[in-house]
Amino acid sequence: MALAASEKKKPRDIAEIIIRRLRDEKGIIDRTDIAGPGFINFFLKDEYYHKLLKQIDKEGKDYGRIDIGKGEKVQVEFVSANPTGPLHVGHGRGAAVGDALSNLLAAVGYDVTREFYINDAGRQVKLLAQSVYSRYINKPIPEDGYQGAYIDEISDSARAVISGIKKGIYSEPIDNEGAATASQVISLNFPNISFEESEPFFAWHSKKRLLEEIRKDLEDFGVRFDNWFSEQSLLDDSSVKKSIEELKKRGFAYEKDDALWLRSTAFGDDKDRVVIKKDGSYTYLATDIAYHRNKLSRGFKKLINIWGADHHGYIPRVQAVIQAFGHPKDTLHILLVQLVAVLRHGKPVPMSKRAGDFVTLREVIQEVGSDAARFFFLMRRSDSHLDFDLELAKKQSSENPVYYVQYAHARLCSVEKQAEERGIKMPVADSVDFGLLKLPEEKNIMKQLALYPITIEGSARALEPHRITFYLQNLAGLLHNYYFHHRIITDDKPLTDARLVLMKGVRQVIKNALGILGVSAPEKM
RNA sequence: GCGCCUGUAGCUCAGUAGGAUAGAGCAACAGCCUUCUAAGCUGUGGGCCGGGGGUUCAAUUCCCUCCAGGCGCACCA
Repeated sequence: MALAASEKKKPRDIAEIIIRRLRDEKGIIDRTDIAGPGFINFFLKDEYYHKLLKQIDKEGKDYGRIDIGKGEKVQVEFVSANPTGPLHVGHGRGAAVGDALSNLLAAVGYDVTREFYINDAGRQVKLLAQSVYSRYINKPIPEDGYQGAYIDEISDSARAVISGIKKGIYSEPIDNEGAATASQVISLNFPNISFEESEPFFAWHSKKRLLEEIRKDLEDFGVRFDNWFSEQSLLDDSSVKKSIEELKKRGFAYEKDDALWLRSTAFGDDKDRVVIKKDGSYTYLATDIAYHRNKLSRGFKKLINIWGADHHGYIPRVQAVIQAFGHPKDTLHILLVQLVAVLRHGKPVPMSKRAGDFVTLREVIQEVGSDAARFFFLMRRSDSHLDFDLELAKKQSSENPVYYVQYAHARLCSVEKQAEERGIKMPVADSVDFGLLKLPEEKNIMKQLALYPITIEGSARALEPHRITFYLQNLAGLLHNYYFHHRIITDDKPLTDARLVLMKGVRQVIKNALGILGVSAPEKM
């Protein structure tokens, strides 16, 4: 149809020519026909699907793995929360998306590094320290400080650490930075101490506590990072300074009005951006310049940043940074994750970090479980709005799609167990007569299994892991339907064998796909 | 004011390198458990794909415009 205009022929005639010239080298096409305005339908031979079942059986957990990445190094940076409070549901969504995407890219042959950028420099950490300090000396938290029970907890633990250090029984392992802080603590006269004097201690302690908590939350959510990258380290090792020097050399940084600017307009940004302020301090962009330069220097061919959608205005300047360092714009992909609206009993839960009133990732994991939470976060395109109803996600019922899929897997495990108990061994795929699988339902299932690698590939290319949740729901639907209407274990041995291998394939694919999402595939429910 | 995202069934959302009769889940209604797990299955109803224009043989998909919602527009992070 696309050729009709240029070829000046009717679409149906062109279709006929294509079919006539078609060479089926692998001999997998059964027949073709021309439909509607000029579509060509290909019907594949049953043998194609039979081979597929053998392939799935043989490849097992590797079925669906392909190699479009060719071992290329990719970095996925996600969550990257300020260590100024516990992770909330929005971070959870970013974590689920980032982790699933990393799994996905690894499955298609990329060498993936997961990284958490710790925003541990600047004003936010100072505010955190100030908030904890205020609680420590029993004064009200400054208006723009952080509120919430966790501030009290950190303040209490600070108290314990101080007295521990004073008594010389500091039990926690102290890192280099902490050792310095410990000697500082001894020299200070707690609790009658000014914030200025004690800021290094409170900043260190608060940051440490929160990072531990963040790390634990993520681990309980099944997310592990290969690298935790500290923003502060870029200042400490003068990377920021060097990066800015390099930009100057390259002609993309200049001085104006006593400030230093990035010439981001050279790459399509609305205006140039300040890197060093009039007062000599750095903007957030300065560390980001150094950070992205660092990423590039580590040899990543592709960088993926997962950001909250509220940061979208920041995209052009970071893209500009990439280009200013001489790399193509599409080296960096920025995925926006819409913030999550949390509902409880259908009513929105107000979220404000400052007021300390927000639903944490931990609460969500505890309430609905890691599997349900991850699946929910991955059910929609990451840049679409997500309503997360805690009561709904908690329900262990059909309203909860994750159970629908997991149940399909558990059911099949149960069938295999049942077969085993009846003394039927799982047949060898090569010795099975798949020609016995004649039911339309069986054909549909085989087609869906054949679609799995394509789904993975498309999902990876588009950086859209949510497609896998849809695939899974479809496959589980076909399975449940088939299971209800037909028996797998029958008196007919050859048929039973064929069906067992088919079911094993379904189970394998469900397991593989859930694995990419980071959701468990239970054998019993 | 400028920019980005979103608008598809009652609800929550898939579907776009333009293509056949637009899909799923939930909710609603009516049914199905002596049989491998009923966290399941079957059936029914439900849509001017936000409005209007344009390009095209063909538009949910591309362009323009308007409306509605969200988010950005710092020498904050």
